[in-house]
Amino acid sequence: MAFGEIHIPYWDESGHVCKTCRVTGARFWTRDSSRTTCGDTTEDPYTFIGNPTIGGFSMRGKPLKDAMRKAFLDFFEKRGHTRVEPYPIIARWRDDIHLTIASIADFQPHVTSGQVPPPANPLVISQPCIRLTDVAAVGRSGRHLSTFEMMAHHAFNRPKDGDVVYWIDQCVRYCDEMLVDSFGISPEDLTYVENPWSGGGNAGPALEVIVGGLELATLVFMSLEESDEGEIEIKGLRYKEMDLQIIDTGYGLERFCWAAAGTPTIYEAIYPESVTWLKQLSGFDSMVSSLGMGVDMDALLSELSRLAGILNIDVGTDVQALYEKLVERLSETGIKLSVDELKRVTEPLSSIYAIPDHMHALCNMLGDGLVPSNAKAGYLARMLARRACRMKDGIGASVSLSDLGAHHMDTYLDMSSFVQSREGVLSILELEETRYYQMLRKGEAAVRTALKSLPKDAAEIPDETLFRLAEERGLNPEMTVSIAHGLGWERLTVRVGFAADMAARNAQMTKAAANSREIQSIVDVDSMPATLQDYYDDTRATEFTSEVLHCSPLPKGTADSMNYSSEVVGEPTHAIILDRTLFYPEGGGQLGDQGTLSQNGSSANVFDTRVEGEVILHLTDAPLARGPAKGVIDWGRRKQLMDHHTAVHIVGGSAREVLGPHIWQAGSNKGARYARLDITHYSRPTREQLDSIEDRANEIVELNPGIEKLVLDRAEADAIFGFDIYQGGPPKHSQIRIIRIGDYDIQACGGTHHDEAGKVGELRIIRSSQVQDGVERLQIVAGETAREHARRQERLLSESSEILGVQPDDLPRTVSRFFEEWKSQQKRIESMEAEIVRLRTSGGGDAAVEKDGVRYVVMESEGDSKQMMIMLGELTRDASTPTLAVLGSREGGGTLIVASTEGSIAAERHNAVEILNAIAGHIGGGGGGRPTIAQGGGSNPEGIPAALDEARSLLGI
RNA sequence: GGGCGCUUAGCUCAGCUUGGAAGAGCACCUGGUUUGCAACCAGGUGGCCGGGGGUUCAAAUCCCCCAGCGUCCA
Repeated sequence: MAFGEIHIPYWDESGHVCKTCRVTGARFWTRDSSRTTCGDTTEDPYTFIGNPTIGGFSMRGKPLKDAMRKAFLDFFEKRGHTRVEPYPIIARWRDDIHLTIASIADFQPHVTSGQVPPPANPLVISQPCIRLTDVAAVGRSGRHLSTFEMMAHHAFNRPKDGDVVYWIDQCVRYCDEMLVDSFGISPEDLTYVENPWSGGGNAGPALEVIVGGLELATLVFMSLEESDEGEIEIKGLRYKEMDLQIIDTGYGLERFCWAAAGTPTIYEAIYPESVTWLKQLSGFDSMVSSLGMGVDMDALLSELSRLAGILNIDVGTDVQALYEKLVERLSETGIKLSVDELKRVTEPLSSIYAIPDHMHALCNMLGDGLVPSNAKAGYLARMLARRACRMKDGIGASVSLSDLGAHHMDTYLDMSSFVQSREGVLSILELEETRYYQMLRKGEAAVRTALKSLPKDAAEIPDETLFRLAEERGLNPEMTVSIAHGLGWERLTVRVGFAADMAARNAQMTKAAANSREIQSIVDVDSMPATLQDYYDDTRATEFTSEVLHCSPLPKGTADSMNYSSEVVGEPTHAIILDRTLFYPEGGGQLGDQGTLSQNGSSANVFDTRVEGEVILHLTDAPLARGPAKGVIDWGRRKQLMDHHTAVHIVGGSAREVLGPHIWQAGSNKGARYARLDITHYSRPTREQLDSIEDRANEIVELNPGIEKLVLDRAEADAIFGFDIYQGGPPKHSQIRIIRIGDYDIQACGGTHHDEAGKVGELRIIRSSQVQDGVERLQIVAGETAREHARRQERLLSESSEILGVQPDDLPRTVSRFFEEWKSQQKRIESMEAEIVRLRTSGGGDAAVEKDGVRYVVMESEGDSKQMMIMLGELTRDASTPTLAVLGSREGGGTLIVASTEGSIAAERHNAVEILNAIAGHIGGGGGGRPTIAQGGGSNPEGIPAALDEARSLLGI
């Protein structure tokens, strides 16, 4: 049997026959012996539109989704599956994806790798997902969504351990039973299409479940994993059997709803209120009736949806081609209209459909505490917000983005699962809309500049210009053209096929940029045992004895790749591995410990401590032999690191209290001198807010709550504390260490912490800066460094005020007065210099010589080239006295300037560059310029007189 | 994570290709003209041309590094 081919007893029992699709060639199973296509081909139109295949659901929108979800979950719960609450839509437990894209994503990679047991087995879940890969097709295809709920039943089997819940046959039985008995789908309408699946390092056979031309579900039987020694080859990669065999199913909740509603598009089934509302706001119906097309709207939409579903055209990239094809196919079914007419109906409609979809995704993301940004996950939110803004403006709906958000949350969302408040979401939406209009305004200037050289009656914009505006300014071709229209280039259009070219170009660039980075290890640690981490047992211990297991010199030149922090004082030469240690290795933003290791009278300084895998490397300035060794950590430094680390947790907790639940740690760094905490926030915090955070943090320190350190299994930690504990990033181990500071802050953390918050002492936020849009960096000092910081500030103040001879309180006023005076005096000096120049050059001074109608001025002057240029201006700007001037100054190694009055006989007779080049040798330099003005300099100021003499003889004066 | 672009007067932006006295509009100040909803005329104030290095006689302009902002793609 080839990979992906499945034999299932149930097929025979239930009267299914195996067939081969005459269109796609795929194997499929059906109860309808007369069937010749698999159901998912260009010859299988939707049959459920206007004629629901799922009965008994008369409601629409949120009630429909709720009822459908309940029916699904109940079915599987009754059959031994444990109901699991959905995971957040922001996949913070993973570092390879930003958003939860499937129900199985909840369990990757820790559960699917076998490292951590699943929260229940088998389980059923309805997981909200966001996928932005086909975002351009949303609203156009009738079925694409950027956000949807994936209903799923999962089972995790370990056949080698005799632990099997259920596998392929039972999975199909459940699916078939549910669809036929529970949802009343007529058995003959169902097809199961074989479509083996591979991706993300795993593979397995799979079945697509098709009803009425629509894929309702996919059943994946994940059983293989990528391995070089694997015996099975798929698409050039080798796979082997996994220890874990996973039932990974996905049932599209919204598609079930669509099949139950039988509406022309999926959007009318799940967002009916929004579609109606937006049609009203945009005056859609009156626009359509004014077209007088005499076409039944519902029939047209149903037909469009059906066609878009089966036409094999990528709606995201080539809309024009899709339109042409649609018009052609519509005319075959008796609906006659032009491409233009079709566009005028479907363009606004696609926005009306896409807006609620985008708002759904956006509100869910913001609700989960995401802050929009110009990078990473935050950018995805921004992109959706901008698409929504563009579309609502496009259809002329006079509502704000936050109005849309409010309507959406009130109509479709259950706010109880939100981390962010309703008000929080709305104010972020307001901010994003403001930013969008700002981008548009800046875009206008960009378009004007980019098109400057283009004649106003041009019909096309060069491709390169359009590409650049799209990539650099975020202006898609349509926006560019519409801005250009407003600026006077009225005949411009986007060339047909441009969108496809741009997509191709993007694809190529992505491909070209696909280069992975390599992580090189310092020491081969595979053969080494895990180092015992004694620093967790007693956070106050400073001395220990241990065995040196390994010592190797660091190759020269590793310093660059090691990225030592500025607190590493020397360059380590050796890496030493012990059996146990008190040295904390750099991790979780806390820098590595320093100290000494000693052995039989010889000792080595530990400059830095790192961890690779489970082996801790002590980076030292001297080698040690194998055998017993004694270690002492630098306690002053370690205490400071602990002060800072605990302080960072406390500040994080207090920031969340003061600023809101969207505060998330975007990164942190704890050194001995200060600590940094990067937090996500949608606007710059004010000094008052920072003060409140600081005050609250100090309050917590004073309350002196105990600091609990728990070690839990991953699944247990998730269940008890949720995902907010992963502030420091996705967990890497099956065991989670939890640091709990009262109820003020709870998070997973591998760092060393005090046992009581009060040990931190004083805590201060000394600076805040924006490191990225939506990310604010707080600089924190605590304990001894807080006191040092205060002392240093006082010293600066007293030293500065002593210099000025004023009291520290008067410093700002005095400094600003001095600065103002300095500036105005600077100005006066400049204008006085200019005045001197004017006086010296009036009439050309003594150096002026008249010859053949040209005034020649050759003279030495003072000042730098700027002053000499002013002088020249005085001499040569007056067109009524044609002048050739040669000026030389001894400043700055010697400066020479030659200039003539532009457009005069002086300029015709002489070339300033030639004269300059002829005389510049005297000062040992060169220069250049234009025929009417040239300047040069050199390194021999004493040559100025000679240079000027040479100029005189050259000019014959 | 990768690509590209931007950073110049209080604000919005030119200038950079091809190095040679830092510009425009708005705002502001002074005077005039008018006193009327974005008024007009004349004059003026206001710039470490993001930061740091380099090339050059000379850098807003060319090269390298850093930072921030923006945008596109994952």
